[in-house]
Amino acid sequence: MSEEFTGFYYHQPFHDDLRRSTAAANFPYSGSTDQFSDSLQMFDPSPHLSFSEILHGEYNNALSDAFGLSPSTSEAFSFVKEEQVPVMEAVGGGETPATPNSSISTSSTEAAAGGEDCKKSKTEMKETLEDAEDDTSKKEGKAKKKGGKKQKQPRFAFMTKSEVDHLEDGYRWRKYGQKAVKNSPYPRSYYRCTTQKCAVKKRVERSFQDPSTVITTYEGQHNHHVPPTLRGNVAAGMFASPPLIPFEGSSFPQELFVQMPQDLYSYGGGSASNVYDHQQPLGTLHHQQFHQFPDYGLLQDIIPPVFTRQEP
DNA sequence: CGACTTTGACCTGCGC
DNA sequence: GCGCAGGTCAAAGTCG
Ligand SMILES: [Zn+2]
Repeated sequence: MSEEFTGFYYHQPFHDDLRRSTAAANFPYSGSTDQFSDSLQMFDPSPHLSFSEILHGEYNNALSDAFGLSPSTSEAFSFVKEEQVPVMEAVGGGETPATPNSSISTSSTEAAAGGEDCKKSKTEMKETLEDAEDDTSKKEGKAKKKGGKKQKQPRFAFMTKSEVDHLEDGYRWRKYGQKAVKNSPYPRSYYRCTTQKCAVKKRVERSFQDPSTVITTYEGQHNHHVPPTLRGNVAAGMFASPPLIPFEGSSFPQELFVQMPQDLYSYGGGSASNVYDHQQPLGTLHHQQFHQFPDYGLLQDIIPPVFTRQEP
């Protein structure tokens, strides 16, 4: 289960201490807590990068360019704690009032989710940059044949404190499966973007020790705009995230921390650029010693202070 | 009636 | 090779 690499999106609009404690409290995942503390301490908050951007793959560019990470092999993990506080209708609007608002967050590692059972030391997986080719052989029939290599797309994990599973993120999803998760009393649901031509998938599950926390993992990037019906509804652009601080842990190749202040949620609209188009070569991979991000200057350079992206 | 959820079967990778 | 666990399919059911 443990994946190759997990990035963390650290969302903590409040205080440092809180952030730290929250993280600790929220991460019972035994085993890899060591590097966690370290990472957290060195975490350095920064500017903003819209959530939309991330979802649209902008983050890929940023990451890759800035840290030389491979979009195909990296996974971002963020923790967004949405409290049921009657905050402004930042996200409320719409059909599902269930969508929470305020957020606090923490980082987490899905890789260490093993916990107590048979958590064997994960062997460091070798990251091979897979080609951008999306030879998606449609598995129409039942007997799926030759799948060859499983195409693993970049994944973004978000931990959201919410009572409801169905978090609105601006897109339409169709549930296509549900499975029980080992070591967890809560099931995991599988969703797929209903828009045809869009193969984005989403995985939702509750934290095994924090029933109020929902872990949403996005896979792939949307190549279309947000459905008008849901436009300006929720998270379409409510999150913003700053730069990332790459970090090398004991077990993990690297970890990224990002802060996503939801204060400035501005709808970025749908930037449906083909991320697949700009598949940047990670030539800087061997130079991953930028622990201390100079500033978001770099990112800023790559991406406007605040998602200023627009559709061509 | 269309869009979506439910649910068990099925497929596949991986460890033993 | 077998069994487990994660992931997916698709038929049937539900909802608006
Ligand atoms: Zn989509």
